[in-house]
Amino acid sequence: MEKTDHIIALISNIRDKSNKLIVNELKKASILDLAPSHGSILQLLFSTKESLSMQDISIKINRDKSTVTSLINKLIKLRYVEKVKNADDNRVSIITLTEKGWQLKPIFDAVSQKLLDSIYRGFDNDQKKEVVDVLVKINSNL
Amino acid sequence: MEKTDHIIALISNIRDKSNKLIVNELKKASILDLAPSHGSILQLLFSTKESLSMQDISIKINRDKSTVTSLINKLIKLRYVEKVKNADDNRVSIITLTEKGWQLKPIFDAVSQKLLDSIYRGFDNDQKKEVVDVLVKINSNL
DNA sequence: ACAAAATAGTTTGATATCAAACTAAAAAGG
DNA sequence: CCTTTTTAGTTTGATATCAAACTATTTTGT
Repeated sequence: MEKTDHIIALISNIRDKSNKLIVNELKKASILDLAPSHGSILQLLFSTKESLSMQDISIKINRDKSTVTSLINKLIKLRYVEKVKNADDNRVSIITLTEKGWQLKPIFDAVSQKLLDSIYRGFDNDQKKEVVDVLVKINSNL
Repeated sequence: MEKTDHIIALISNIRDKSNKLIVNELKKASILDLAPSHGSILQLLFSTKESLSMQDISIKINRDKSTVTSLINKLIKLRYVEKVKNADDNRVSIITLTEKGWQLKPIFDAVSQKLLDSIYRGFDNDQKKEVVDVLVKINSNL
């Protein structure tokens, strides 16, 4: 390659293609009404022992709190999660997975694995570490 | 670093922060009604000698043709571009910059430069090439 | 030469997203 | 205590985005 100015376009394209792969794989698993951001929330819930508030989720998935409200509303409507008020502080809502939500875990694990396999095709472990390190650096530069 | 599984989140964050930086810099230049995608179109037009159809733009900026219709409609309303039908093939529309559109070039050039300076802070030329190469590889893996 | 297929672009409808204004509850501070 | 400020979350309004259906041209195949 010659120029290095199209890095933003590259990153944008990678993100778009990753999201399309996720949506596509979910479709294959007959999950038609969830977007990648819903997946981010679910995987956060799968992997977090402590209880998570709306704000926790907002910070962790890097989305505005009002966006999280609407994402969670959808997950509630689909009965994947539940929302209960924190007794100690009534401003805070705690989000928990339902049984139906937990059933999605293997599907999302498989989708994640498929995406990582695609992205890292032809990379050994050191190369993976290198690319993540450099992306961490860019991320902290911004 | 430990894990390399959060690469998608990293890429997503970098994209979001880049877009925020762009919107912010445009705001400083009193440009309040353009999103990064409008900037992609304008910069494509700045840098392309040949005439560009709606489809050309759709392919180059990697957005659905219907998205391009609405992005171009906004640019037309703001008088930054014009749309004329191709005489040889009446299905095709050709998009050209107006005088007012060309006036945005220095602003967008400066914004791009600022973004690249941020992203690449602490990188030498070889490191820039390396990261672009690896992103190109990931992009083609998807 | 004409019917069928392909192509370029628009319209329509749905949704994720953000920012700003708002509501309600808790904390701070005099 | 009681007022002020901060904090958590929702509502509202705007917009970029996509996919699917549609319209209008051009191309193709027989």
